[in-house]
Amino acid sequence: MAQLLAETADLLEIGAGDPFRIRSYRRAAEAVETTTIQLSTIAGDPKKLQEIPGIGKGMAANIQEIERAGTLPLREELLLKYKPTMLELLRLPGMGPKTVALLWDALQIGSVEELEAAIAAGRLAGLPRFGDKLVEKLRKGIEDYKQNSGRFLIDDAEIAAEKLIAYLLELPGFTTILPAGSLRRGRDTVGDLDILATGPGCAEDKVSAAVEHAANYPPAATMLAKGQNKVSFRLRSGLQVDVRLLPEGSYGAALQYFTGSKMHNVSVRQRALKRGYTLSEYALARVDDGSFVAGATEEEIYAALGLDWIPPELRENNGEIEAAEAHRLPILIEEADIRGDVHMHTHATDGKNSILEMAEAGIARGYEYIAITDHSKNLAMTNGLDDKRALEHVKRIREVDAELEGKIRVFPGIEVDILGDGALDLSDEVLAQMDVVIASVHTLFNQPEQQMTERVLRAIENPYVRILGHPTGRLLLRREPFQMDLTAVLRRAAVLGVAVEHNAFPDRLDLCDRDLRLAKEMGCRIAINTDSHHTSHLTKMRYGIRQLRRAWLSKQDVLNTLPARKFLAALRPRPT
DNA sequence: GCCGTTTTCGGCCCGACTGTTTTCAGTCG
Repeated sequence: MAQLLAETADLLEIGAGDPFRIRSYRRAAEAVETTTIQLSTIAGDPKKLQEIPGIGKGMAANIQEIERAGTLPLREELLLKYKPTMLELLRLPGMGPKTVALLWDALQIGSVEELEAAIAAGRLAGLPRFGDKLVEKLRKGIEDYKQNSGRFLIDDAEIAAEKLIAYLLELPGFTTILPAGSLRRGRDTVGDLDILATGPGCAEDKVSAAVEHAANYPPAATMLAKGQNKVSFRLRSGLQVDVRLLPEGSYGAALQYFTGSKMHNVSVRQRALKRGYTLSEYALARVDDGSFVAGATEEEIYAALGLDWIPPELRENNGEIEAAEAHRLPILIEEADIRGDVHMHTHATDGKNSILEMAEAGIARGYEYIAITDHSKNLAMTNGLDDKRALEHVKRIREVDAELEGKIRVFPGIEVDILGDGALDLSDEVLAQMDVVIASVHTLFNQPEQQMTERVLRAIENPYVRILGHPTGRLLLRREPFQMDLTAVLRRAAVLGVAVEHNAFPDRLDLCDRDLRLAKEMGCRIAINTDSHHTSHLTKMRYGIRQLRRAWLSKQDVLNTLPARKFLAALRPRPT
């Protein structure tokens, strides 16, 4: 529902519709996405629908129509005028609704493929605003887009996996059901979903009932294959799902095989051969007589090969096999190690909840502390705080902190913007009142490399800056490659004692295990934060933790595993 | 298209930056 509303907003924007009407559709999409109310249960009641902020008379009717017909008349109407593939064009960096409309009007370009061809043929020359730089930017954007299209963000895949597993478990007879593949390895994106199930109900004489059950999964949109012990289908989102039902004796071998990665498996199999074994998805067996050695669990397979069990996140053939042999695998950080989340927003700026609500969400997660770090004034769109409002906000945060004494600590903080000359947009006097000052690179993303590096380096020289915000990775979609001399910045941050933030939002993860390893090498202290704009966003921490695990990080490498008092003491000391 | 109210319609988050211009449109957060 949210997607249909958001797409309608995009199409209206390409058609240069009323910007306020467009915003209404965006707001409604957001409201539908974040509401905790099960919309299908109140879809028949327009009054109830209109109680949701952002949903009025018109949107209530739209929601009812989507619920009834699965689509939206306005969207259908717009799609007669514009092609659905134009929505993909909007995902390219530097591409907005005006440019999409221009390409369509002038050259009938309505898809990424058509744009690619037009660039190759030099057909864009002469179009207003299309100089060499913009064309090159789009060319690179297309290259990037093609690498990631057809893949799904890990959180979407995980939610789909959890729902499917809950459904499968309704049939008795399963003992273990796990996702394998890149989801289990904690990659940023997954191509398809591999679900592996076992238990007495998967034994040879009983498996057909389990196959039927899996094939009857209601959200399955297209059935692709139904075999003896495997069911494949595609969900409405386009995500392909393979469910494999395995006898208990070979479950570990299958899990190992389907978890991958390919390179890891090649190495493990070579190692098996050297020892006179052969490893397949069914079992580890002797080469000479084919007799069974191991297969029920991954642990027994790795052990038979002289290896400690290797966490899936490390299975990339990056030295994990050698480390497992030497019993030197790191003890990876876990979600339970995190004691605080020190980057979040409230409705003072662009967050959706109050200070108290965010704090209560922190308590519910068992945190010992959080920091409220709303935006500063430069981010005008979010109603960012100026000096005066920032001080008032600090006062309110301290009041909530006092109110919740004994339950959680609430630190006052700010996510402060770096201006064009490397200065910060709030005064030092105000920053001095904050426990957590995050200087964020988020508005510098589109700048030339050297300029961006200089600005960030200058910004962290400000003695009140304690955390550098968002320097690792980059947004997965609609984002140019990261343009900053990260090595230079991390080296300076380490010297200054400025902690480096890793952002735990799933759509912001890409290549950041590489960046995180670099940060560790440089001696940086790392904090992992969700940048939550809603109480529900606090759960996103799990995806960031996976990222840290992929970078081989332990609890000791991460700052916010410390208890509250030690955490503050571990931050860069403030000038007295 | 939503909201709040003045109950009938006006207001709705805005500033920096880039690449193209030669004064600004478009994108971004």
